[in-house]
This record gives sequence, structure tokens and C-alpha cells, in this order.
Amino acid sequence: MTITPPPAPEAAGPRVPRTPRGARTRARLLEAAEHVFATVGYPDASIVKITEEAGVALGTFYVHFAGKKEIFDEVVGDLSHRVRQAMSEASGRGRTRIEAEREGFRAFFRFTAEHPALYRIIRQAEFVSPEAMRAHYASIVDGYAEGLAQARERGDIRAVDPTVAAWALMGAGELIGMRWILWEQADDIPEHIYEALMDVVQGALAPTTTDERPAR
Amino acid sequence: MTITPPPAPEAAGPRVPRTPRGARTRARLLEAAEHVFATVGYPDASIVKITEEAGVALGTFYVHFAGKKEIFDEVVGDLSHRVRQAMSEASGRGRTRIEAEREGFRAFFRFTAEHPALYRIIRQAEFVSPEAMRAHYASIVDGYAEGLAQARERGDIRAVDPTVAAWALMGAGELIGMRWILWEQADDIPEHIYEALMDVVQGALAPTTTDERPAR
Amino acid sequence: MTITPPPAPEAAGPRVPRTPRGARTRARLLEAAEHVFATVGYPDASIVKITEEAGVALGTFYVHFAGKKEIFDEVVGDLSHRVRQAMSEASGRGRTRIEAEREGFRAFFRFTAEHPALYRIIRQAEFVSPEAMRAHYASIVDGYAEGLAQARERGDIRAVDPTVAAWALMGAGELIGMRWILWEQADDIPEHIYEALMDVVQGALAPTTTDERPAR
Amino acid sequence: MTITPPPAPEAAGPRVPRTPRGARTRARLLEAAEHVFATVGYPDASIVKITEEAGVALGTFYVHFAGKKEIFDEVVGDLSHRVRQAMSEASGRGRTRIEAEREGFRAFFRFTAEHPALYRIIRQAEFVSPEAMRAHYASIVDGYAEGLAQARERGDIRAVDPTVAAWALMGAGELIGMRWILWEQADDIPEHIYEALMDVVQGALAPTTTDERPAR
DNA sequence: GATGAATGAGTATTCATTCAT
DNA sequence: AATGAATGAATACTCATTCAT
Repeated sequence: MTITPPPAPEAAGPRVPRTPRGARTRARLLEAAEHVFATVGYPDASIVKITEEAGVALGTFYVHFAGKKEIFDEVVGDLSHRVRQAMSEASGRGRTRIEAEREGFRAFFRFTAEHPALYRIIRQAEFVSPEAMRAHYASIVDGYAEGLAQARERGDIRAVDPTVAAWALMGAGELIGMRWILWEQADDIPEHIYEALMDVVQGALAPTTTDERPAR
Repeated sequence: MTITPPPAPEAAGPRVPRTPRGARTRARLLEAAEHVFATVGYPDASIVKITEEAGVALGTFYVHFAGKKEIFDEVVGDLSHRVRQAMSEASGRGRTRIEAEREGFRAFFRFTAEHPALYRIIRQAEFVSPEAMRAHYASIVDGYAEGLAQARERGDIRAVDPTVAAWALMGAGELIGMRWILWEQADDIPEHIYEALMDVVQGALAPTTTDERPAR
Repeated sequence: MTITPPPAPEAAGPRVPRTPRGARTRARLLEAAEHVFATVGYPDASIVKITEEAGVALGTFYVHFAGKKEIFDEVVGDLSHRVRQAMSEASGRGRTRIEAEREGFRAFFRFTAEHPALYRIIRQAEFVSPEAMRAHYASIVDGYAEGLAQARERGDIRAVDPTVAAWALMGAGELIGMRWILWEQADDIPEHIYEALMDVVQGALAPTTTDERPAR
Repeated sequence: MTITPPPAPEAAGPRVPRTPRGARTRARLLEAAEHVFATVGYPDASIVKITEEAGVALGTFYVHFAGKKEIFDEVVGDLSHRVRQAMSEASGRGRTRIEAEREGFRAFFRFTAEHPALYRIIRQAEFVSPEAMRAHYASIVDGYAEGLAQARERGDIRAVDPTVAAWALMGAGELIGMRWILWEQADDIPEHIYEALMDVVQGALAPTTTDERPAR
């Protein structure tokens, strides 16, 4: 799992605070929002809850964000950027193709364990902000697919379709993470599950003697 | 993908209609609810919308269901049962292990294409009714894992952990379906994507000469 | 001022209550709304105030009306219909053309004195619901203009343009009513003001010896 | 329509800017406010909109005006002063009584066409600032009534009550302007409407042989 | 069984105004 | 003078649910 690092977060777009005080308040709101969205879900995440948690007045919210959806999108973007960053860094540390793969998944699971919010928030995004959701998946999968394409080039893996493989393995990781981290509320994935998954992943990608060009 | 068929839907539980008229009304409400949940999402699915679409008065809803969550759970249960049924039937038609696998996935994609509702509804269930969501996944994955275990017994596949493999491949199918059916709003998965996925799946499960018992 | 009677109020359109209880509640809301709009003006007329005055719960409002503007339009329509009715009846009682004129204005002033709401509400309508406002003026003026046209036909008045005259005299009545009834919060227009106005009106319309067909 | 010119705008009252920069800012705010009030109406005219249109920061507003009502009053005062000025000048140009009448109305319609804001703003004033509204009407009508009184003195017009006639004819002009300039969004009143109105006005005021009583 | 009127707590959002800089 | 962040009360409107008929 070699993941190319994400582009820097989009320069601006939303209201940019012009004073340090404003910047602090805005950050507090974002943090609070991440927590609230993850805890009670988008529909039950009221602006009141968010501002209360952030310790600011209700009206202040609208000084910094245009509305509920806007802050949601920003939270999703943030989280998305952070997982991809974490996965990219981790996979980059792997010396061999296999190590890169293992490190990438490990980073993903670790992030999942530390930010259960990610999952919960992303899953809601389907209805709330499909664009944000697609951007999230696309961002991660694209990086992964690129890594697979290079590995195939080098003959490190079988001639699988890199994009399809990336989506498939991303899905594998996602459900495994959901099942053994979120549902179990575990701090990390159990080692033997991790190894069993890696076994499946290796099988899916392992180079074979009878290797040929895949269709695309 | 050999999937054992689901148990018959739980005998009763909720209000059971005592007249044919009642049964018809109840069915109309369920159908309307599936549609509304799939279209606008749980939080925006108001009882009014459901009853309007069903063509009954607002109060009638509460004659048949205890509340919004209850009808949601029933819709989820329904859909869940129907996918599993479809997958089980299809995989049962496969002569060889590989054919069973292929047919199972095919049935899953077909169902996804015909009932995009399934996805959308399930993904929301995380917050609305975690139990229903877990029941859904568990139901499918358990059937699949059982099939994999038997295949391993027969030496048809590698010594992968059947449960982990089942979750992983379920995840693979899920994201592929999301990407190429839902996002494209396609009627079916493109053939080459399907084949590329099967290629990955086969690789993940294919028996090898150097095959040994996996840990669990 | 001969005013033809208004058409019957539009059959239905808005939510029609299906039970006597519903009808009663709806009527109470309309009455309350008329009062509130007249007292504090449209922008400050909150739904809460209206429902409190009507003695029903907030939500009940939306059972009967789609929103604030909708109830406003209905109130305007009501009032408009009632003035026109009153003016038409009164002018119909006049034996001569002059008497009709006098009675029409008298009815207008009487209505103004009894329903100061009319003025205040209509004047706001400009911004809130221009259609309603135009409908109101048009309805009254059209009736008046028709009466003038007939009077001209009979040679009872000068060859003035009936439409222009109707608007002009309507305006005269409006400002006079505003000045001497509303601003003075009087129960009726002072007799000498009324006579002075009638003098002006008679002058404007009086047939002359040198009378001919007017251009248009 | 002979209208005496308005007194110079009341010396000061509100915050007076002490620097040229301040004066400029204040003027920009007033201009913006006139536009905003005319466009969206008083209740929807937010201070933010006004300051944005004026290109200054929100807080700056309160440097120059005590609040929303205060700037509204000033805008009304301004407009009022300007119409009266225009009407007075125009009527002064008329050589004969009739010409003065015609010119006064013409000026009024021209102002209406050029500043539709006037109407819209005045009509709202009823609720927002009754004093301002009364001041506006009183100012114009008083000037007009004075002119009529003098004309009567000279025997140029019939013995109508000048005050009542002034209010009545003002009302006539107002509704005619509303109907044929504002509603039609026209640049000027159609010539034949103007003539038809003048015909009515002449009739109302024309001296007759049998001239007697105006009560007062 | 079915109806539809009634409820009232809850929602996102706006806005005039204050104030520290 | 000018700024822009912060406030919090107020607003229109929604909706799951209850209940008398």
C-alpha cells in the first residue's frame, strides 16, 4: 500500500479570520464539530451543541461558517487529508513492496482506532455531502492505485487492474476496520486479524510465474 | 461466494394486522418507507412524507408501527433478507467453487443495481440503528464465511481465515459496487470491472501448492 | 361612487379544514392575524404572537396555513372583499348619481374608522405581497371606474376618463381617510371635512354645459 | 399646485462628522441605505447589507448613526425635502395658476419616476416611524394648501377648502403615480393619463360663476 | 382500522448592537 | 475613525407523536 501524499489543503475558500482571536475561535469550532458529528451524527448535531462544546455563543458560529453543511464539509476534508497523510507517510517507510503494503494498512487501522470519528463521519457524508464523500474515497484510492501501478511496472505484483484492486482492498480494509476496531471499540486491530488480512491481500497481489497483462 | 440462505424472517414482533385491509395498509407503508428512506435519507424522511406516499392518513402510521425507528428497522431487515436470499440462491447455482464465487458477487451487484436503496439505507443505519446494521452485515458475512470454511475443508481454496476473508471480500464488493454502480448510476457493473475484481478475488483465495493451515 | 359588488371569494385554494373543530381554529387564527398585523405590522407580527392571541399552539398554525405570507394574503383578501362589499352596497342605495357618490365615500370612511387595520395592512402589502396589494386596489377601482363609465354614458357626469378619475378619487379618499380618521384616531370623519371633500369630488365630476366625449 | 419651498434641513441633531473622511463615509452610508431600504424594504434591510453596499465595516455604521431607525428617518427626511424642493421649484415656474398646478404635478411624477424609492420608503414609514411619515406628508400638503389658499384669495380657483383639497389632490397624484409609474415601472407618466388627471384636477378647482362656501 | 387536528419542543439561521483593538 | 469579532435573543418553520372522533 504505497500512497502518494495529498495535495496541500485548498488554500482558502471559506471565511478566513483576520485576527488571531478569530483564528482561535474558528479552530475551536472545527474541533467541537468533529466531536459532535462523530458522537451524535450529522442530523442530531445541532449548531447549539457545537457552539456549546466550543464555548462560544451561538451567533459566533455564523461569523465563521456559512452553515452546518459547510462546517461538515470542512471537517470531512480535514479528516480525509489527515488519514491520507498518515497512510502516505507510513507506506513510504516500507522498504519492500510488501512492507509498504503492511505499513499502509497499519496506518489506516491506527488512524481508525484513534479517530473513530472518521468512519462515522464519512458514512454519513453519503447523504449530507456526496461530493465530500467521493472526494475522500477518491483521494485515498487514487494514491493507492498509483502505488499499485508502479509496483506492477516493477513486477512487484501481479498484473491486476490497479484501480479496481485499490478500491477492492480499500473496501477490505474498511470493513475489517469497522468490524474489529469500531464494533469492538478496540484500541487497535487484533494482531491475528491483521495477519489474516495481510494474507488475503498478499494472495490478491502476489506475483505469480504465469503472469500476464490484465485488461483495463 | 457460497452463501447459506437466511433464516425465515422472525415470526412476528411488531404489530400484526388482523384484517386484510390492515395488511395492505401496512405493506403500503413499508414500501413507501423504503422509497422515502432511500431518497431523502433517514433524518429527512418524515412520517408525513411516508404516509403521503403511501396514501394514508398520518395517524394511520401509528396504527401499524411504533415509530420511525421501528419501521426503519423493518425496512432494513427486509432488504437484508432479500440480498442474502438472492446471493444464496445465486451462489447455489454455481457448479464449481469458482462459479459459486462469481455467481454470488454477480447477484450482489445485480441487487445493488436494482435496489440502490440498500446501500443508502444501510449506510445510514450506523447511527440510526446500529443493531440493524450489524445484523445485516453479520448475516451476509456469516453465510459467506461458512461457505469459505467448507471450501477450505475441501481444499478448494487456500488456507485463509474464512471469517476475515469473508469480511474482506464483502468490503471489496461493497466499495466496488458503490464506485461503479451507485456513483455511476449504472444498471449493472461494467463487465471488465467485474472481471478485474474476480481476478483479485481469485488471487486472494486461489489454492497454492504450498498450502498450510492458517492460524485463527 | 357606484361600485359593483365583488365576486364571491375564491372557492378554495388553501388548506380547507375538514372538521368543525378545524374550521373554528382556522377562523380564530385569521382573526388574530388581522389584529396582530394591524397592530405591530407584518415584520413584527410573529407567528407566536398570532397563535398566542388565537389561543392555539404554535404548530397548529402550520396545520392551517402554509406560512406567514399566506395568512397575510388571506387577511388582505378578506378585508379587501369586505370594503368593496360595503362600498358597493352603500353606493347602490343612492338614488341619484350624487347620492351614490356620497354613499360610497361614506361607506369607505365608515369602514376605515371601524377597521383601521385595513389601511395599515394594505400599506404594508407593497413589500410583503405586491400581488395582494394590486388586487386590492384594482378590485375597488375597477368597480368604481365601471360606475363612472355608466354615469358618463347617462350624461350624469363630465366626460372624464373613468379609470383615471377612479384612481384619482380613490387616492383622494385614501389620504383624507388617513389624515382625518387614522391620524386623529377618530370614530368617523368630521362632517365638514366630508362635505369639503364632496365639494371637491363634485367639482371634479360635475357635468357642465360644454360637455363632450373625452379622449382616452 | 403652488408649493412653498421647504425650510432648510434641520441644522444638525445626529452625530456630525468632524473630518472630511468621516463626512464621506457618512454620505456613503446614507446613499447605500436609501438604496437598500428601497430595494428590500425596512425589515429586510440589515445593517450588514447597508455597510457592505457602502463598502465600510459593520462597526463603522455605529460611528455615524445611532441605529437603524435613525438612519431611516434621515433617509426619509432627505427624500421628503428633495421632492418638496422639486415641486416647489417647478410650480414656481408656472406663470398662471393652471400652469403652476400642472408643473407641480409634473415635478411630482418626474421625481417619482426617478426615485421610486420615495414611494416604497414612505409607505413603510407608517410602521417604522410614523412621525417621519406624517412629517413628510404634512410638509408637502402644507405647502400645497398655502398655494391653494392664495389662489382662492385671488379668485383663481373655486372656494374649496384649501387643506382638504390639498390632501385630496395629493392623494390623487399619489395613486396615479403608483398605478402608472411604479406598477408599470415606467420612466414617466403616459401623457394621456397626465392630461386626464389634469382634467379632473381642473374640474375640482376651476372657478365657477356660482361660487360660495368652503367650510373649514 | 382509519382519520386529521393539535401539540410544543427543537432546528437552522438572522441581526441589531457592543466592544476591544 | 474605522474595524471585525462576538453576542444572544428572536424568528419562521418542522416533525414525531398523541388523541378524540
